[in-house]
Amino acid sequence: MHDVAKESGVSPMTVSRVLSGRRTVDPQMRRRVLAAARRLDYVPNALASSFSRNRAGFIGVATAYRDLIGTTFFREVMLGFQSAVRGTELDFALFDCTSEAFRNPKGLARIYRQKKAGGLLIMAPQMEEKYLRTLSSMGIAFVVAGERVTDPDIPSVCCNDARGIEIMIEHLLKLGHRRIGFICGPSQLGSAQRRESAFRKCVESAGLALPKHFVQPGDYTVPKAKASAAVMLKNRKPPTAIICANDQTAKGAVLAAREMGVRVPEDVSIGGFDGLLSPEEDDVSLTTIYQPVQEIAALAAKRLLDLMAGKPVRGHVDIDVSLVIRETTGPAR
Amino acid sequence: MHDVAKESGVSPMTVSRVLSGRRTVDPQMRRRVLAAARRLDYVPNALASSFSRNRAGFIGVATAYRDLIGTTFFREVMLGFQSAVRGTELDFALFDCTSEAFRNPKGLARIYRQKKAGGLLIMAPQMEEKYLRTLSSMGIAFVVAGERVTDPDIPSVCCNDARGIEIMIEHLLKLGHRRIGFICGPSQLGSAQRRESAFRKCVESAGLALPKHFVQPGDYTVPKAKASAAVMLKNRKPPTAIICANDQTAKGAVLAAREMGVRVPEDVSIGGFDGLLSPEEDDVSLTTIYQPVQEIAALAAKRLLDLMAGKPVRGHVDIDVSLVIRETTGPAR
DNA sequence: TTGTAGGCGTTATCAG
DNA sequence: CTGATAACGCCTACAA
Repeated sequence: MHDVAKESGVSPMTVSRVLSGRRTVDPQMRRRVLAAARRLDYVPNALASSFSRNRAGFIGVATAYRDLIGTTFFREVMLGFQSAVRGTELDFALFDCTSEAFRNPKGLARIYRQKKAGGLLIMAPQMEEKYLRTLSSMGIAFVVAGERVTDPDIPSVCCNDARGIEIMIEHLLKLGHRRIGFICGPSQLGSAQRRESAFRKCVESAGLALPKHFVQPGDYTVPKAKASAAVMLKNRKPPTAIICANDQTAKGAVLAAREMGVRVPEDVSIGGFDGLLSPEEDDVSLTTIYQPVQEIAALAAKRLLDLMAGKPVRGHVDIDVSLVIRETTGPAR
Repeated sequence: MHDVAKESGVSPMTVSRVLSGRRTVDPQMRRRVLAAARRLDYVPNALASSFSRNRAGFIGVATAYRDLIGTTFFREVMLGFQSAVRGTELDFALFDCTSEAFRNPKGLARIYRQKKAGGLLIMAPQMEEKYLRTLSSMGIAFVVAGERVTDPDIPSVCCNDARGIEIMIEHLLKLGHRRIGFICGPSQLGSAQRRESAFRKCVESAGLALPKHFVQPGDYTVPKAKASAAVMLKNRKPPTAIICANDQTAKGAVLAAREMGVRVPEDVSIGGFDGLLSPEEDDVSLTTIYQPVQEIAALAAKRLLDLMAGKPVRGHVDIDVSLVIRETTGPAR
């Protein structure tokens, strides 16, 4: 930097100001400095900058590594983060949060306190609020993405799960279905809980019957869903429609129906949730509730950026979902 | 740190040595320092440390973002990296390399020169060697994962694609197949090139006929593979077996066959490559060549760690693949 | 708008 | 094995 200063005949401070671009500098000087920097092939030392400003140039993405990476959901989230962070000088660091970190607030806190990250984007489908409150009380800048946190002090962004289920049920009611079943997600996940309770509520307010076998367990995976769907369909009073807690589950239900010779949607309608499966890739063209994951992630990242910039950011934001009608739902028999 | 030093009655330097753990310290002092650090709830400042050592505590993962993220392959790679880096003080930073960075060596070089990363793990299926050589000549510490680089100065790790194809062909020959077709991958990818040329070589040395329609284009996706498989199977002289450049392609081929009423494996055997699709999730139980992606990634990361530690690391390393026999291959008709 | 002075927290170096 | 000293390169704060 000093060299650039000498080369362009100004003080190092001016060079700093030009290159960090966060202060007004005389345009002519700016040009001179930029030219000199280019001539000398000068690259600012991000380490020194971070050190001096006492803030890392990273946004830490904290997530349960194993489970999420490699899912389309994760991909969309990352692309959303990316779009929000683009143009910033910030980068992502994906932290290994498999084990410790998500059990003990200190794990994540350390990442922050060590200044390895200037802020945290947390994707923690099953993280306890108490944990988050601890984190919050430590003065850590973070936003939760893909989960709904009720504590108004903790900013979070996710889709409106309840509304999604509502829309799906409306769709099925319009098609004449009165016997609607549900395959749940893993009960420890917030999204699964919200979807199931929304289902129960809607069914009740629509005045539909809900025999016990109409609600089956699931874990957001195909194999488990196949088993659960089979149970429902083999019953002598099967539902005419099954809403599934996510698309993997719906895929499993469709495969189970196919294997049993039950036609979809003629004999049974099947609705999914997420909208991230590609019909082209997956041999299953699901009617589903689409949640704009990229949008959710981008907003979460944007809110984090605001937070890091000192702006006040509070509370939960719901993002709207929408119904995508494809080939697995049709009129009730 | 000074506080910890005072608290434990030693010099800051000793504290530094204890906490960074890279120098021998009297065990008694070590205990004293550790105790004091805990009492004061001291967390070392990673920023200052990086600055002082002039080296970032990050390994940069540089990859064509959009295409890879969210694939099982990517997941396995990250898990592999993780296992190698575990126990180190290092973290990953996943860099946005969609656009610029992979066209111009300066893009990646900047990441390194800015000290945002102490080393780079590059997943670049279609990166030109010239580019890599430039990077190398800039003195950047990097290892290429999942691609084979011929330049001996550039360390890389990937699976032995040619051997995989060879094994698959041996398997099919044993089953009595003499009419074997191939669906290619995207021609710009090294892996696709290697797999195709290995196929051609093996077919030739086995003395098999290879009519033109036995080799069809593909792009590692299901839809394209479906089309290509259909072309082959509709021909009046179809192959009795089709080797596919990857599992997605094989999945497409299986789906195409199913749709045409061609039985797999009774009428046609189909072999994949990668071994990352789960038969449980995917409704297709492929015979395939398994490449241990985690192992590949872990070795790449380990080599990078060595490189960063100043050890000499050179050349390409091939990792063995293996045949996984499932349900899509059988005796030739 | 520009320049000067000083300090950020750690570690390399070298002497003891 | 331990301690003193200096330096890393940038930025904040203040002065001009």
